[in-house]
Amino acid sequence: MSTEPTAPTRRTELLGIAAGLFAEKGFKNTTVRDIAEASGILSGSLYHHFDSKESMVDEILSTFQEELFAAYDAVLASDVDARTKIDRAVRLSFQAIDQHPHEVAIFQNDAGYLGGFERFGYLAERNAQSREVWVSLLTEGVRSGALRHDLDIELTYRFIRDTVWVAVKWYRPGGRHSHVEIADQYLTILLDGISTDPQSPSPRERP
Amino acid sequence: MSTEPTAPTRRTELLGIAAGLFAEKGFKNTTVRDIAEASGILSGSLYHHFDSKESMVDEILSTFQEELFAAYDAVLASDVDARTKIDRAVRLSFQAIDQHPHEVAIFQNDAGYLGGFERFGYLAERNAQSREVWVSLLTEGVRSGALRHDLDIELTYRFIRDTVWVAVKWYRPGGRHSHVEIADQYLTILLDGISTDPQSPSPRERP
DNA sequence: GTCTATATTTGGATAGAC
DNA sequence: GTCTATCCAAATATAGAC
Repeated sequence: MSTEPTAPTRRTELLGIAAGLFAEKGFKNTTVRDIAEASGILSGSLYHHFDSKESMVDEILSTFQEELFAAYDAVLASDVDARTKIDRAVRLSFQAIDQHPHEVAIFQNDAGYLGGFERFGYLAERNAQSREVWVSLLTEGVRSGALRHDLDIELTYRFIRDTVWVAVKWYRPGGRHSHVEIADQYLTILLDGISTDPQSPSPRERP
Repeated sequence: MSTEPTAPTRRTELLGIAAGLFAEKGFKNTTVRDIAEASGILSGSLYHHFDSKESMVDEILSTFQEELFAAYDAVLASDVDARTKIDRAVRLSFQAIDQHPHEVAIFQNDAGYLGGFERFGYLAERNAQSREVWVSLLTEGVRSGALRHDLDIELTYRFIRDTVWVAVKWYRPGGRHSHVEIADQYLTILLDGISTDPQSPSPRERP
């Protein structure tokens, strides 16, 4: 009994190809014929593996999210201070973009539309779960004094969530910057800002 | 000869309805029948006003972008320091989200797909233009000493661009926060960060 | 597991009456 | 400016042979 990455089955191989197309062109703009052609087979053959186009995205997204949220849970449960947890959660996210760019892109672009169907109700649940993770991290950060006391937690959560994931729009694995470098830069901006000068009327605390 | 806002023609009224649907569900997920129904007419009647569904988004996007970039140009040309220009450009963007949420959403969600067609080549041009605006502002900011000298300009540009526009996903005109408040919060985070503590190994300059 | 052939549905678009 | 009626293309999905 081993947990090593097994050789990709035909099924997972096809899912990977579909994910690439969904990510690139969007779910609705990708036809089953596109997927079949990219896989070197005909559209009818796809239905030997999957019920429908919908069930393909479904499997792509749910598999990815399971993995992702397990990782967040591990960060939340870890025994380090709030700032370190935030650091890790951010790095984890950029790492996810690096390792699963297609899945992240599909979620970013199509979750809004797909979420409208019962079948994809779990997308909204996962969204709520993500909010809980970040709000609790930020709240802990403010309480412990690591973060500015005047932060609007809700607003800051949205900024972080969106600004991290939106990087999937331009980040390319193997490109000029590694995901670690990007996380470094992002954390620097997020924590310290881009300015040399502290704001004149800033209510910033320095002990 | 007046430039006052004229009463909406039937044409602009229909475009507004279409924009709302495109923004909410995506261009491809919105059918001509959807637009017609929301307008209280039948699908065939739409073709009295427009050539095609494509020409509808085209008009929505190009009209908006013309207005937006005129505003950016005004900021660029204004006679103030770099930091103030950046401040104004950011505020301008949040204001655009406030005043044209549908147009911004459509651009965010569908520009990637639409940009693949010749007809929408101007989307890529506008993107390049936007990059020039921000890169020149940031470069000026670093040179003048207002911004940290170790900034990766290209990366910072992408962060700002994406993080500003992505707000359209959750911002609701007339909601809990005004676009001005959101711009305030965002600029504080962008310029000064969310941390109380300056980073230990941060190469931050303070004269 | 893939192909051939085809059923079925959906959606963009048109023509002409009112 | 809208409706009725309809065409046509595209796309999802199915059935059975190989």
